[in-house]
Amino acid sequence: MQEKLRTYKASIFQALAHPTRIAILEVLREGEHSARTIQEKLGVEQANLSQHLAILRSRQIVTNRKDGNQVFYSIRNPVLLEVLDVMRRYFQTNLADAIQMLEEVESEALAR
Amino acid sequence: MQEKLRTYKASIFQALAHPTRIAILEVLREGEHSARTIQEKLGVEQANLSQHLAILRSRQIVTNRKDGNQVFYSIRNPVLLEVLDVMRRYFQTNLADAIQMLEEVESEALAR
DNA sequence: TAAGAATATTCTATATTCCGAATATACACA
DNA sequence: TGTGTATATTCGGAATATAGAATATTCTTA
Repeated sequence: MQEKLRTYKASIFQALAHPTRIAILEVLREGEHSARTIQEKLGVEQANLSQHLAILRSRQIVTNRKDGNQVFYSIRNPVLLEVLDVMRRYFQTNLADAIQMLEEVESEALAR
Repeated sequence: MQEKLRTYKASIFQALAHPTRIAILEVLREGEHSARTIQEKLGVEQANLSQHLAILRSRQIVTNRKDGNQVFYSIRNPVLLEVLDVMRRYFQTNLADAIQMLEEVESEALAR
């Protein structure tokens, strides 16, 4: 039972574990947006965005509402915003480490 | 730049996106533990635990301290505990959805 | 120094994630 | 009904993650 709960938690973290999906949530943090406007703000492929939205939907992180032609997305549970806020605080207090990690990520990328 | 920051954030979430690593952090939440005691508490393979610890280390989520034969791990930044706390609140307020998702995870697992 | 304990690393097979291309679906409106 | 727009799904291949087995490293102590 405990293990199932951890699997569930992990699946939520997994859903957050992609830069594009983080960007989506940052957009939705300002309120409901259509898929189209999200796409324009992020400058990402339509199909790709749709796939990422599908992941967020499947984890119940966002809800969608159809209005005619368009589909509007919003964050389902406001507590998730707090998660992002605390994470922001984590990143700030961790800034020195973060910078170092960014550099490593960078140099690893160059090494490829 | 914004994109790099999101990649960094995603990498932190990624590090949390595994049931075993969540379990590790739940153990470390109670304080410093040796790899051995973590392993005993979790009942997981030694090599496997070591790999998961390596991931948490590489993301600077935990620190380790060598003492003789053993290596003691602890959570590096207490703000991370708050992240876990808020997440816990998220899971609680989301419980209905969570139960539904658990069932889906379950049935998907069975389907395989 | 040899043996044993604790931990890390490497290797290999498998599973999962990700992207773009192509295609499908749903709606709007002429 | 036909055409265009918005969104979702499917497919294939590349990249990444995961587990366990085998091996390496480091330390302790006889």
